Amino acid sequence: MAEAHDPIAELLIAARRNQILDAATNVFAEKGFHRATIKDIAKTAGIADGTIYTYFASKADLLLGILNRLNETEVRGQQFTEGSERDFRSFLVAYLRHRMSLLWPNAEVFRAVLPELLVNPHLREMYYQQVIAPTMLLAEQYFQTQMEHGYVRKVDVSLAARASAGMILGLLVLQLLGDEQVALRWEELAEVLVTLIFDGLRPPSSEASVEPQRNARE
Amino acid sequence: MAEAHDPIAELLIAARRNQILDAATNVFAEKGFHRATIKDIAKTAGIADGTIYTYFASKADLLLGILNRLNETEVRGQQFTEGSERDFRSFLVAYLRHRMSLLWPNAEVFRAVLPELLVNPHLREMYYQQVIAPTMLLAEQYFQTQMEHGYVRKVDVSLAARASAGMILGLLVLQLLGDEQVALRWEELAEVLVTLIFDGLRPPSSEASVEPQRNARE
Amino acid sequence: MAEAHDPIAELLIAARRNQILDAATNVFAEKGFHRATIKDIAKTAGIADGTIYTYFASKADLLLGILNRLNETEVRGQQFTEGSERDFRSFLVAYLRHRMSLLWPNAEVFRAVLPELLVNPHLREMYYQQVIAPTMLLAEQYFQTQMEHGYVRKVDVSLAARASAGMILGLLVLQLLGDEQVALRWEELAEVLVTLIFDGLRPPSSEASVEPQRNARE
Amino acid sequence: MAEAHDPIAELLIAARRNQILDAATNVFAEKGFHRATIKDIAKTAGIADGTIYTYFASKADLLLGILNRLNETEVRGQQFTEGSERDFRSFLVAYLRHRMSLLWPNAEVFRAVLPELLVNPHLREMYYQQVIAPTMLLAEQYFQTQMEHGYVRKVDVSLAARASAGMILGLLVLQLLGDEQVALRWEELAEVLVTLIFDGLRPPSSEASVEPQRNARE
DNA sequence: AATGAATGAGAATTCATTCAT
DNA sequence: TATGAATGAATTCTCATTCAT
Repeated sequence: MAEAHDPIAELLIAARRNQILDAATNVFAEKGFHRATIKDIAKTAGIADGTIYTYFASKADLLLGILNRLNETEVRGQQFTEGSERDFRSFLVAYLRHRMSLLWPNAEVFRAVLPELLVNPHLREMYYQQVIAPTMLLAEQYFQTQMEHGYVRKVDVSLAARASAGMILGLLVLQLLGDEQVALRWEELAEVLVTLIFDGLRPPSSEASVEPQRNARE
Repeated sequence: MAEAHDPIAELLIAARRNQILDAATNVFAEKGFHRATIKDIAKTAGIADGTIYTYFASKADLLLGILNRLNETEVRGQQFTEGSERDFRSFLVAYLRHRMSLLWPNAEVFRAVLPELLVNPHLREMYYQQVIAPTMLLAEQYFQTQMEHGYVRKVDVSLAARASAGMILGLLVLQLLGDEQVALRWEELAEVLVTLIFDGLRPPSSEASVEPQRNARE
Repeated sequence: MAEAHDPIAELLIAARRNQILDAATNVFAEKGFHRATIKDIAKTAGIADGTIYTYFASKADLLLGILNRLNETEVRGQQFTEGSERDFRSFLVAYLRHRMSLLWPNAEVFRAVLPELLVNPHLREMYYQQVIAPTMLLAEQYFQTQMEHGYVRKVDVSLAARASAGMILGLLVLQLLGDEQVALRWEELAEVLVTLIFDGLRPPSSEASVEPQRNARE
Repeated sequence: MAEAHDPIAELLIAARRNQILDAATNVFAEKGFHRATIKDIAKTAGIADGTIYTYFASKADLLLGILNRLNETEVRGQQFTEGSERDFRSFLVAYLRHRMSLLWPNAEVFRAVLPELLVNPHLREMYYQQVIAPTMLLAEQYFQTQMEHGYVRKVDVSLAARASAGMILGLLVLQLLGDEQVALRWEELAEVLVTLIFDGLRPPSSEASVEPQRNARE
């Protein structure tokens, strides 16, 4: 299956694999995993059907390949750098914007893999263990630290992490379902999200009795 | 295709349709739309393959049927009743819990339809127009009203609505991807969500004392 | 299968059979035997699918039914009445016109049955024995008689009968294949046919002068 | 669908197509288009079911393929060469015998295609335009020329052409319907046909003596 | 007798995968 | 390695026929 120890050959192999995965991603996103045919993918990649099987064991293996490439990107982007309380809000905005800038252009990749992820237990488990669980852990730990420092309100970190991540995920799905606001205005979205989950919707004054507060954006 | 004007026959037809849709939902959820076969569905429903075609024009039509049944449930649940400022928070909690109580038990229905929704433009458009767009509109109007009454902070209603709905949707998807926290602790989730989006993560004291509100983005 | 000895019931049964055969003829002619469905035929006849099976054993039996009705018409029309030499030509014209007037309006019945006749050995055998063979025999005998009286040239009666009958059959098929001349001008056709097969294409003067008549095989 | 510009590959493709069409012709002729299954045809051709679809888009496309191969044979055979009056009769005999020698061995091909031709408007139209109409035109022109030279009696060329061609077609159909005379004695048939349509059935003496020639229509 | 829903065998077609070249 | 024709299992859908009402 096209392994090599010659470094030049290895490079060629990696390039060919990527070429095929690019094609597969596009075709899966456009037609869905099942309606996409190996012929489609081969044609898109500009190679013969059979050649795909030199680099991947099966059609399902293409999906794994896409998922694995995604992982690398994902994981690399997961540094929650420390942010002091003072600019925590700004950090959040920047962080969300950064995450979304990584995610949104890859939306179509999600369209390609999500359907199968939802329905294929093996793939799902793999993705959960390799991507979702670590992400949640990181987010939980971060919230925990912030909470301990008194930078954020007390809250169930496990659920808060899921709620926050879920919001991003949900917005992505909303976009994939055809929502144009989410698709077009994602740069503004970060700010709104922070207003929601950091400032809260409660009007600044209302808490007044409890605590004085004023407003985000207008 | 099994239409009738005799009311008794109509009842039988409706019952048979539901029987088939139930089976289809289960099988789609378990195997995904494409891996599910008509034979599977028929067997699950306890009828012959051909009988399905007396009630539905095609396999894809089954998906539409499921979607349409879902609509009815959805739409019926969409009343945002007024809530005064004083108990707005409680209203939110109750509302979210209600929505989730409707959604969570139907999670598997979403697993059945979401993959095709993501990948089938026709279905997607239909679902967007019939379910998502009206939901967003309602949410926007509600936020708008609340904002005008000063019950909530000023915020872009369109994006806020999407963020809120997206959070629910994202949590549902997270659950479908195998997250057990979201699946098991959904009753607590409502409270956490409200803490996040109504109270905000910002600690009660911080806003007033620590820094005079500068507004985000310029 | 709807037999009865009560004469009134028998009449009803015959009527219902004819109603169904009419419908079947139309639908077979329009769609061909195989593309025609029992549902089509039932709908055309204005009855329920199942009812057809009260009167006919199977779909193929409908074809037999059509063929049998056709036989009756055919056979009844087969009287070759004597015609003296003097008006033999006129007789031929009248006879051909008569045959065609019976056949042409039933062209669509032929479209319904001919395809199956060509391809179904059982049906074909039955039709040959019951319709074609007797027709040929009659024609042969007639030619024979005419020949013996010296009213027509000496010719192989068997082949001449086939050639004559084949001409009619061929013209019918030509019409069914879409030829509009044959369809529209069939009343003139009889005259032309007689000019061809009775007078011959040879110009009137040529035969006498050019060559003494040798007879066609014996 | 198996196109190639490499001439060797092209040869292989043409051979495979012919192999499949041969099988299809046999199976269609034996069972009729609808009762013939792709499995039958594949088995007869000695290949796998799916392979047929590498060369033909559908079962109906096989019929088109058969028809097109037929066209080539047909068209090639259509030369009406000039024949002087003296040997016009001989020419006719030779020509008819030639036509029949082309047609009769292909009778089973007609059994394969005629049923669908009769019942499938699209196919029928195509066949009429590509085969029947040109044939009729040629025959008409030929008759016209002969008439102008005084070699044949005055007659409506359009209908005469149809009658002549119809005679051949009808005899072919008669053979397909099981007539053995037509099948076995086709070499004698040519002579009889010419006796009929050139000499005419009218006994040699009768025309001159009994009545002055009235001409058929003008 | 009439109905028409239910049945399930059967057919066309698709497409992942193999393998000879 | 690359190719793409060949394979045949698997799937959707159709429809003649049955039978309970």
